[in-house]
Amino acid sequence: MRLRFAPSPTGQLHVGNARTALFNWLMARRHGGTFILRIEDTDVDRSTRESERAILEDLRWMGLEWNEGVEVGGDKGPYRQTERLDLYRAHARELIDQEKAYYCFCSPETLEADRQAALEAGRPPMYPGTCGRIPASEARRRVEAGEPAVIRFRVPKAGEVPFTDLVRGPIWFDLDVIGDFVLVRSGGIPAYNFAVVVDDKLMEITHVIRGEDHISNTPRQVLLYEAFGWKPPAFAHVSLVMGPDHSPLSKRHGATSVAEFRARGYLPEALTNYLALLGWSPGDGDELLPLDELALRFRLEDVGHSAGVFDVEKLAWANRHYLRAADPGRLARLALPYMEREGWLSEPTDEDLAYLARVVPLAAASIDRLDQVPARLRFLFDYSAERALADPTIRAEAFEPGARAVIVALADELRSGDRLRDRDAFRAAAARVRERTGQKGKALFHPTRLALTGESEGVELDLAVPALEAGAELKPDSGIRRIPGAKERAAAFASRL
RNA sequence: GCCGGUAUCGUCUAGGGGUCAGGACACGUGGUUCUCAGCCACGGGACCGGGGUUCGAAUCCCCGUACCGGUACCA
Repeated sequence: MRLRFAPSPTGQLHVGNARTALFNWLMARRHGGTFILRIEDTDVDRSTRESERAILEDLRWMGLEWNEGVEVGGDKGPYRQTERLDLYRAHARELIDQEKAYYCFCSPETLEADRQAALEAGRPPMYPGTCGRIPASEARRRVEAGEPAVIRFRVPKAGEVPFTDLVRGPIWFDLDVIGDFVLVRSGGIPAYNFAVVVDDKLMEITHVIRGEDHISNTPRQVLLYEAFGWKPPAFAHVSLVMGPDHSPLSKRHGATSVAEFRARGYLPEALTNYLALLGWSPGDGDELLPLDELALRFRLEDVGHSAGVFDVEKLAWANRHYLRAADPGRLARLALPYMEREGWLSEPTDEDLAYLARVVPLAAASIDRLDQVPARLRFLFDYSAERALADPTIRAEAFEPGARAVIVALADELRSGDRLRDRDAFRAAAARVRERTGQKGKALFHPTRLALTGESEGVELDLAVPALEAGAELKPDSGIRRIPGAKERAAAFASRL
């Protein structure tokens, strides 16, 4: 079984295309097949190497490695269409020689006029076949004389083209709605329908899984397979991805590309998991399935027929799940850029990284995305009693007599004691404050939170306090901005009451 | 216009001639004796419309409607 993903390098990898790539990859994985990456860059005006590079990077980030194709090679290459021009030329010649295709000299203006006329007459607009009646010898003369021409396929005049779609079942198209379409453009660059057929055949693709926008291209391609005497691959068309308003997902809906989701701090396993669930279901209730588990269960028959609305909330849910399951060291590494952006650290030492690996998971337990790490960890790296008390709400809470007593007692308690290095030490200190003030529960902990973190909500104090104490003990060569300890914080806060 | 595809809670879906139409995300309420998140419990919420076939239709058939795609020298 050989499958391929064949993006056009004309922009970022869209989540809809990423999903198509994923389905191809899963299918190959499931059946021990080969996954091939081909670049369809025949739109030379819009294709760029930069886009190609970005798409490859996104695919790798998602974990969708390919066995054959661009950058990895293989014996069915080259894998970039603009490097296969001679192949298309030879195959076009073959069809010309058999008069299954012909040169067309019609000007774009004539074509457009015909199209309009057909539209107004209520007929399907399609090429009338004018140049198909030019004798081959004359056509050849004109081409050799340098007259610009495209090569068109001579579509049989009557009948129908049936094909079986692996997700939708049998589909038919009447031939009388298909005009003689262009195989090779006047510049010698092949048109999509021709290039795909030649490539899929030569690369021995057995299953074509692609977006449903290609469903009406399929009969044209089947016709070409027949003209060459080739057996068509199996086709499977998956539905498109929509925005919340049920229109095609676009920038105005927010993030649409894999790169954007990565930049916001979604984990690749969350994206692939979510994308697989969009239009596919394992049947039982299981939904949280990492990539290899998906590969074990994926079946084309279980792919839905209808378009799916991209739901960021559900993606976030999956991301939260994987964020909590992720390795601490990996989390720290991934969160680094967001914290560097805040100016909290630079050139971290090994000790710093170990500290971050301890602290980032605390944040990861309650956020949707990695770009929310700074907000969650600000209490560590950017504590300021003065700024906290400038907030009217916090100020009011801190000045409430009971709260104020707690904070003053806390500062006093911490002045002479040891660092609160673990949960028990913190709880013991809190218990002593409780005894001195008679405050307990919320009345005890909330003021404590205010004084020690400068915030009214955040990480559990049991964890936050030991974390900040550990931060205060980082060595002088640390790349992390200095973190004040609990004693210091309580004193600073209390002195302003 | 023509051709093709699609239609179950707001969203993703399971199911499919007789079911209390199930699950997940989101939402609401309560609990978890600091907060947010999480977790637990409970709750509201769907078979596009109209005909037909049938004892019985969400399920099968027909006709509509809506949405999506195509109708390119773009893929």
